Amino acid sequence: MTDRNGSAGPALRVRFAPSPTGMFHVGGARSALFNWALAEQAGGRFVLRIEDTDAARNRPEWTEGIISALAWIGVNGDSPVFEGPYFQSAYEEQHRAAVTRLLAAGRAYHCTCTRDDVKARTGSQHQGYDGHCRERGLTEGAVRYRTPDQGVTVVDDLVRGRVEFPNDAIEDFVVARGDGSPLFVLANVVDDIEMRITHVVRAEEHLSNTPKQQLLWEALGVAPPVWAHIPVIVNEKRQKLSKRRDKVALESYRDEGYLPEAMVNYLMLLGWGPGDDREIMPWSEMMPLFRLADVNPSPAFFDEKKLRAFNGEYIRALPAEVFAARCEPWLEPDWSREIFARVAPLAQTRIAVLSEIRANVDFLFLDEPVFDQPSWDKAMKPGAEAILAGYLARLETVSFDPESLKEALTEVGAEHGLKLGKAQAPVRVAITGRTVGLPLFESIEALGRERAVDRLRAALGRLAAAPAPTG
RNA sequence: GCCCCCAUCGUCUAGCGGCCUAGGACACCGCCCUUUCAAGGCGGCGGCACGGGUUCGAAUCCCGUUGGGGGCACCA
Repeated sequence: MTDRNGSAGPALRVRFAPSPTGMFHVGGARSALFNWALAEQAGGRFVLRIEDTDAARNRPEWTEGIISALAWIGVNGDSPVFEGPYFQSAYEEQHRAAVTRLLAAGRAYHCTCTRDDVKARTGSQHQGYDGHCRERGLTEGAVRYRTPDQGVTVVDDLVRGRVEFPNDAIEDFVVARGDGSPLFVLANVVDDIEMRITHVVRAEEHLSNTPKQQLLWEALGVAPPVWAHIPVIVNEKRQKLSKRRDKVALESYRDEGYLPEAMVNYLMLLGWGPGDDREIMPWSEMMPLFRLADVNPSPAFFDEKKLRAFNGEYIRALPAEVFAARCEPWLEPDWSREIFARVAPLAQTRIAVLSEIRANVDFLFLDEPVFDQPSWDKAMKPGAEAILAGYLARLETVSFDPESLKEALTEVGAEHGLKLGKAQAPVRVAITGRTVGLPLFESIEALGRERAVDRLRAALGRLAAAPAPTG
């Protein structure tokens, strides 16, 4: 019996096989998550294999980046489900042995043709290899796998169903270079066999390679794994997310203050849904619900707006103390944590990513607020001076609590025919430097009487130096 | 050029032949609440790409068209 994931039970082994050639990609993160869900729910294993065989493009720090990014989204060695990391470069001996076996069995042959040779014979660079060296009995050169000339290779894919590839369209592909070093298509298969992988769940871009790999599995005498090709993630122009033009690094989202739980939740929803009308759902509930057969085969757009909305939801759901603690990386060491803790709950409903915390609270800790010029111009209209002066006078004696502070401003506003909504604008800018922000009176309270008074004076001074344009 | 995949609101999706006058979420637009901004509440806008079949009945099945996308290295 197999279930809807094509699993035969507890022996399920999936793998995630990134190559360390750059920042860790959100698409990779989603693939990892899908695999992780499968492994966890089946009590199987998630094998991390670093495909580091392209020495020219690999850098050790990228490997570290992959491991820490995976850990950030909860995929790490703390779980018994996790296995590895293994490094593909450590398996070269097995790869070479496989090439030798293929050669010995007559499933592969040596070839000395160059690209140009093939092109010259076929007249096209898109024709593929023409089989020129098939029967030449060469003993050196690159090694090509002898693909069937007729019939079709059928890939059974859990997401896409039955996919047929005409064999005459599958060229005799190279499995090892002229110097004997194995190529990805071969190494990948040998490693999967070696690591007893039962399910290969990866991005759709690998679908075209799959018939070749399946042929290799069979030639090596092993039944192919269950295949599942999940859709690629695309940008607003519906192209595959690219490291060059799109914001794809998981690290950059982490550094902006996206919560891993929100990222995980959002990523899982790209190409899959729990089936009911719920979207915000913790991993613990989502994981057991995940089914490969339910994965939507069409590409999904990575919508940062929606991610932000999710992140906001997760931020708001945090207990106040936890929220304050999570903001820590975005605060300066010398900012008073006591004062911050008082205003943090006010900021919690106002930010969607943690990095935004700074602009909400910095005025409390700086000698003078960072004045946003447009805000200043907008708030310091004629009449602002009178409000500022009037409120300044009261600030020196008023009882220093939000309610009293509010009453005082309401009265000052009334004296000048302004409602509180209008009257608070110049005061807010004088105090915080901005036109929008945390509730004003709580902010003033947290600032303290002395500093609040200083700020109103300073603002009045600025106004005197550069009066608001009349009219 | 060749091979392959895909196609429900702008976006992510629910739907797997009748429960659909197509549901939810994000975005957007109103209203309420309100010291700004958020948050919250209420409401609105908006979609089965097109054409043929199959069927008593199709968003759901089949074929075609169109439109997107992915892959075609002695890279991974």
